[in-house]
Amino acid sequence: MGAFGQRLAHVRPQALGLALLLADAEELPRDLRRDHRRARPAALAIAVKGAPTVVISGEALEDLSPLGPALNGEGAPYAVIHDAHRTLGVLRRFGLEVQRFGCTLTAATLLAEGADGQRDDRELAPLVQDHLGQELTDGLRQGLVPSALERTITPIAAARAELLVPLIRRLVPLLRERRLATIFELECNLIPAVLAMENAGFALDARALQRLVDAWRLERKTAEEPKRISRLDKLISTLGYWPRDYVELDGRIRCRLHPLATDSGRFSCQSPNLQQVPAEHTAPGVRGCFVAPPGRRLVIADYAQIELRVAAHIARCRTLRQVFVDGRDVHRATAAGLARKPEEEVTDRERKLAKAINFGFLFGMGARRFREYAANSYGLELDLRAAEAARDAFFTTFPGIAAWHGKVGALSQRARSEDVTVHTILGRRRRFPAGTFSFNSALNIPVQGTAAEGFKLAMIDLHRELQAIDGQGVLVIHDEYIAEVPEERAEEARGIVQRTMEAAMARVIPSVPIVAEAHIAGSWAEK
DNA sequence: ATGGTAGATAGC
DNA sequence: GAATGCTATCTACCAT
Repeated sequence: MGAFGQRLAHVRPQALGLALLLADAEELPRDLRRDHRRARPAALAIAVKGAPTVVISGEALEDLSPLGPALNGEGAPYAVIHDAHRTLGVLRRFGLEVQRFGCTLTAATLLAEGADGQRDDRELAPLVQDHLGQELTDGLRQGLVPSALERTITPIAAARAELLVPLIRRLVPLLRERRLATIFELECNLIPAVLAMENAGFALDARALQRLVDAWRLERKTAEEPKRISRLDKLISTLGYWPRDYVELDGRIRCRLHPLATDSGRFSCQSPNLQQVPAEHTAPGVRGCFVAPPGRRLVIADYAQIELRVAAHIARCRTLRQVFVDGRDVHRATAAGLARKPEEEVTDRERKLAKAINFGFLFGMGARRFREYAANSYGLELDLRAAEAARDAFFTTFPGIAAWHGKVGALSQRARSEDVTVHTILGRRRRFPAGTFSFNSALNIPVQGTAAEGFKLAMIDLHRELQAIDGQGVLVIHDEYIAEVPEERAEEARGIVQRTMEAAMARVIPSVPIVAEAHIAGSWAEK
């Protein structure tokens, strides 16, 4: 309990709420989750089966007494809501009774987001001054951009978070009972690392990005090839306004990271979505605009074939596991199985095909779909027979994977008439209500989710380890971690990042060796 | 004018 | 028996 209290001292209330929300995400309507994400800092939700649904917000931190009855299980589900109109609408749609709402943080949110002209509830502004004080209104007058404003709000509200400790105390036994305590604790521990990452932002050479955008606009005028035109349009429309709208006065770009918004446990990212910045092969130069400032370096790290390794563990596939235990090349191993020859004799083309096979068939892709996939992603033309042969070879090479597919496939019978739930290693759940089962999701979510959990454990450790050497994570992209570190300690940091990532994931995936690769760079584009 | 969705395309 | 999955954001389109 004391541990929770300490953590909460660092916690932005909306983030805490999301953690609570996640504790049983499967029980909460997806729309509501999305609404929280968009509206933050707005309402928070706690949903635990068998307990009342509680939605609270910053204001509730000042006055917890109304929560008593709800937490005691007396009375109706209780809600205190700030993002008045939209959140109320969502809650009512789901039949949640709303007994009270306030507007302190809503006002802050509205003003923060109003900077881009999206909001019109300006009459709430005076309340901000009453409740959040001079610091915030000064920030507004100085024309702070929205994300900076939000960071101004955060410490003020977080200072009151300790009041939530009694609430947590009641929640924990319920979480234990549902075997959600582990994942809950993980998400709570993660929050400071995520907040620090959001606050740090990524240094961006905005002028260089602007030059790229200008070049695309110029090319667009004379481009003829439809494919090229649509790509240019996409790039211009998504990246064109980043330099103006997202780069802050300190020359850094900041996104919102959401550890709790997805079914799988991966992060989502928005405003802007830095998790889909075009790679070099799509739009050369873009990642090169994401840089380390003078005196600093980037450490860029990612896990090697993490999904295959996690799948080997979950499926208990001995042959796939053995590939990694031996330190062999997994794509080469598949190619050898397909071509019926030793791994040393595999050609480049065979290995490329094997790579497509490994990623495609692992999560239940069919031969027909695989043809498209191989053609689009790898430039490999196959007829249906070849695709089927590839599929057979994959399952013959890794019989444990075939058995795992069989086991999951067997669930689909039962799933027609009853709920089916799949789990990650640490206990995150995805429930499929009767009739909604998806074979592919049931394969994918435990693997993707378990990988995400190992990565989140790593992020917690990385946050601490990097702090000690004046380093700071700046972005995560599913299996990739980017940190900014002092130039003179870059090599040391590289080792720390690599070892920390490997060790944390290994705690979740004990039966398969984990490999992370890390390098030092001046920009995101450097290999 | 605003709101919701489909499809395409970007990431992993 | 067959079945990749998880996202965000843009444009186009249709409905209110």
